[in-house]
Amino acid sequence: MVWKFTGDRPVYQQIMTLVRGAVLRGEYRPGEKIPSVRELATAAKVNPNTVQRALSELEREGVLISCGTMGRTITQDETVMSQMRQNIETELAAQCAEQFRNMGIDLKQAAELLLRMAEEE
Amino acid sequence: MVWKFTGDRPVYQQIMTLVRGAVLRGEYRPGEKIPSVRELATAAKVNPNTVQRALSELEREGVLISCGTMGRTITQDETVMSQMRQNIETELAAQCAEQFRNMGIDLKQAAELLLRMAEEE
Amino acid sequence: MVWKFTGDRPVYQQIMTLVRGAVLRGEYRPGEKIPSVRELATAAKVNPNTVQRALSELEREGVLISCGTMGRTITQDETVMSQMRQNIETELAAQCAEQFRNMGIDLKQAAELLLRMAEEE
Amino acid sequence: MVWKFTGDRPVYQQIMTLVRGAVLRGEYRPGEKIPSVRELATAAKVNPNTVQRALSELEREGVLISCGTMGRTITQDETVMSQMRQNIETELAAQCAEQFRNMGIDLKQAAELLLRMAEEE
DNA sequence: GTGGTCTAGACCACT
DNA sequence: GTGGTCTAGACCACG
Repeated sequence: MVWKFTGDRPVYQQIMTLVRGAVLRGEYRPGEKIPSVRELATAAKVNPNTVQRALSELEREGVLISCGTMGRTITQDETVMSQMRQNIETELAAQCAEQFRNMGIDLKQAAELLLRMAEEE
Repeated sequence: MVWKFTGDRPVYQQIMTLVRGAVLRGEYRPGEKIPSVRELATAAKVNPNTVQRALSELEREGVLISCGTMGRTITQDETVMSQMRQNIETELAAQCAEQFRNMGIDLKQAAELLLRMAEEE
Repeated sequence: MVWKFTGDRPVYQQIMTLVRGAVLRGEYRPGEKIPSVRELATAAKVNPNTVQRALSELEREGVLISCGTMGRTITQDETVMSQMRQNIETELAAQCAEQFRNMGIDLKQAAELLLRMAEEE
Repeated sequence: MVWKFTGDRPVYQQIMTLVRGAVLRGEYRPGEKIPSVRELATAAKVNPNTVQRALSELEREGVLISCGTMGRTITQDETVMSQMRQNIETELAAQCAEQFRNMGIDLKQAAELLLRMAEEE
């Protein structure tokens, strides 16, 4: 996991994105325990409160499950997971689409570019 | 044109991107005069020197042509234009691809998402 | 019996309330012996002196009868019992009434809510 | 508005309850602006961050509407308001019911006590 | 050791 | 002046 932040969005939101990514990539698996607030804060060189807020929000979303004093685990609820995956897909796609449009690039052409990159791998 | 900057990259580079976008979108047309450094600086609420640097770099790339004391115009050189277009395409595609991969999303699926968005328009 | 205390009132008063509740619910019956100060203190994870004070006060009220070295029993005096019952009823009702009023809820409506809950049981 | 807190629940939750109460009592009216975070914090002798959290949560519930840098107002959405009113009614009723039951008092009798208090007013 | 809450004080963007 | 975010450091309850 790469901990690097930009100044254009709240850090706690960027942490949320990073964690969601780790889950979707399968780096953190459903039912698995994630590192403690303090560990993450140390790794990210960020105040524990900031991590705390990020994880609380993810809990509210149902992505993380609080085990009280036993830490937090990734949800095993398939509904929540696919919901999140879908949200992120559309959100990301919309972001990219806007960037392409801003550069006057047709979305069909953009899609082809991505396909070509997919084949090159 | 929307002038808004984030703190994670030098402002002059962000201005370059904005101008390139305006050219590619056809907002600025080949051979056309672009606003003066001062006008742009005022509009962007930025120090004129910053705009100056951005435009100089674009000149070096051949995108802008200096007309001495008569301001700057967009190049009419097709080679330069298509070069820039291609650079931006691949750069943007690479960026998006990385984001999708970070979220564990297959590039082929990402391409489909963009296609779907293209059709919805 | 659930032993849990809040920080907003003296613990000995909270113990008194708990004991009174146990009597009124019929958990402790008139004439019956109640557990020793030490037993209660252990169960409640509280200093024996605190329990001692609570029980002394209840003795003063006539709810508990000291049997000297033989422990304490619940009073069999019907007058005392009904007196206590009535005190608690009005006190509790007043407390609830204030809360409802604080939330802008009419007492008649509140009474109906309680009735509905009574029927649901 | 009386600002007094007990140690048995988070202060920010108690603030939420107080604000909700003020709304339901009609002390704050729909569409009306509420005092700023800093004003409330001063009045309640509490850290601004604590008030901030309470108001943010109420915003999330839809009770408060953020007007950006123009402060916050009470929602005018009837649905949200009646929803909140109902939640509080049932919650409060449940709390009272438990207390009465703990004291071995029948809920029907409790309802009568409240009715009597209603008539006395 | 865990999460959760609170305080104190700072900085930012917006208008 | 407003809300929003972040840091630093402290305390608590729970096992």
